[in-house]
Amino acid sequence: MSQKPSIPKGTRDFLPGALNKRKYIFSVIADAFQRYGFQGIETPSFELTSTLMGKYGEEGDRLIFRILNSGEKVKKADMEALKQENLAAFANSLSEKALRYDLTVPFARFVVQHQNDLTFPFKRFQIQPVWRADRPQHGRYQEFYQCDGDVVGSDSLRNEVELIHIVDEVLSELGLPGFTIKINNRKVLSGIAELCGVGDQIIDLTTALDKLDKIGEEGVVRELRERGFDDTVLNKISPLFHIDTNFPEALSFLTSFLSTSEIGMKGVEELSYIHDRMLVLPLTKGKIELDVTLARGLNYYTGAILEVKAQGVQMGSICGGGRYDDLTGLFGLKGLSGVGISFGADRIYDIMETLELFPNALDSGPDYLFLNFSEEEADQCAQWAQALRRSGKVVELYPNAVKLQKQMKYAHEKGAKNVVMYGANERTQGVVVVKDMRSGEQHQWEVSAWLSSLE
RNA sequence: GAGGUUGUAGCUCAGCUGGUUAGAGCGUCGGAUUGUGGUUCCGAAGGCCGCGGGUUCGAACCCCGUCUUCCUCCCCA
Repeated sequence: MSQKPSIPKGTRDFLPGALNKRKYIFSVIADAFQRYGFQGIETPSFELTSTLMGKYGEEGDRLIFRILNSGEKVKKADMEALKQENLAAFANSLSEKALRYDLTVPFARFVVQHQNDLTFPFKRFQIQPVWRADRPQHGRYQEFYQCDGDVVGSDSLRNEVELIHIVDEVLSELGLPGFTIKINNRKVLSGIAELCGVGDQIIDLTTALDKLDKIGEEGVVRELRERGFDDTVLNKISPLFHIDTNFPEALSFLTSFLSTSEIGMKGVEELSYIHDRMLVLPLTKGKIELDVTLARGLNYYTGAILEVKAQGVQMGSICGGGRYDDLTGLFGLKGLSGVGISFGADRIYDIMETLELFPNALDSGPDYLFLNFSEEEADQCAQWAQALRRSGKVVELYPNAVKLQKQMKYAHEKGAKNVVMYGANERTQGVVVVKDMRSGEQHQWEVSAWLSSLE
């Protein structure tokens, strides 16, 4: 008796049609990175647990898939820790490896490990799956692909500008009707926290602020109070609730708002620099906004923070990124600045599917399908098929000499453009019959005339 | 991790206050049509009613547990 097959929650199978579309997205992204001189790399799907743990904050650690020790290694289980209810230590003693949670931390490890083999600034892109033990939801999976591009070893803001242009090129080429690239700067957030006199609670302050567009001003105020911020702080930041996202206006507001904060002004300068470059080289389709409430990846971002949202669809961010000054420091290599972005291919896919943006050509079938009448004619067809493949055509020969109705149905469902018939009748006359599946018309050709018409 | 929700044929779903043999559409397969796809007609196969336990004379239906689905929160792509 067979049980119903299934796959773990938050994972997906990809049918041929869907896979074609996914590969199309990946290739557009990879091509764009390559045009800018980024080089592809790959890293293992699992890393040492110690490489990953502690890099994503407490929440992140909980979402890392761990790989259970096997064989003799199960003896390493720390039963003492279990008795003392030290679950974290117990868990660590059971697992030495874990599935990668993102591509950035493994990349930092990669850069430190191979620093002598790399030329800096090093520009790499990486398209691989990552795993998170998250609760699946709309547009959220436990296994999904990230498409990351990073530049390490250069603190020039031109890298930020370049990444913004790559995002713009990719999303424009994929045909998204509109998208907003939101940009902020960790230094601006630090300046705000400094002004409020709560520099050490910057994460509490800014992650509450980050929810402004979702829960509104009242919600943010309520949440800030719950987190213990008093009226002085609330009064200080209240002007931030109404900042125009228009870049020049937001900049001039921040210039006066943060004038007494040295670090804040540094952030404003950086944003201003990026904005000026955008005037020199404008975006194709993307709209750029300065959003001071944007506060993502604060565990490691130190400068620019980027997030991209598609317009006209209900969907979380489709790209995210930023600058991290000391990520490789965690692995012992100090003073190497990096900046990167990550495309959320799965979400981009969902949006393109919803808006029907995929090119029709992606799921077209073979150019020619030879029907199979008998072993003898099939041998002849196989030779013609091979010749056609050598000239770049996609060609199939139906494997069995079953009734034509079945073969025609196969051709139809496979999306074959042409069906070639060569049976006993054709063989005795020295002809082939070629049917155009779209129009339904079919023509009889002298074999030699047909072959030369294909050249 | 917290709260809610869902599960019946390959897919989408009916199934009454618990009552005999659980239905439909689509799809699949066969035939009408032994050399021609999409349409049409006829026929057939396909179900431990998510899984485990409980209540009951009797459970797809009620209760508990578990897994799964989707949603909100947390967090994130």
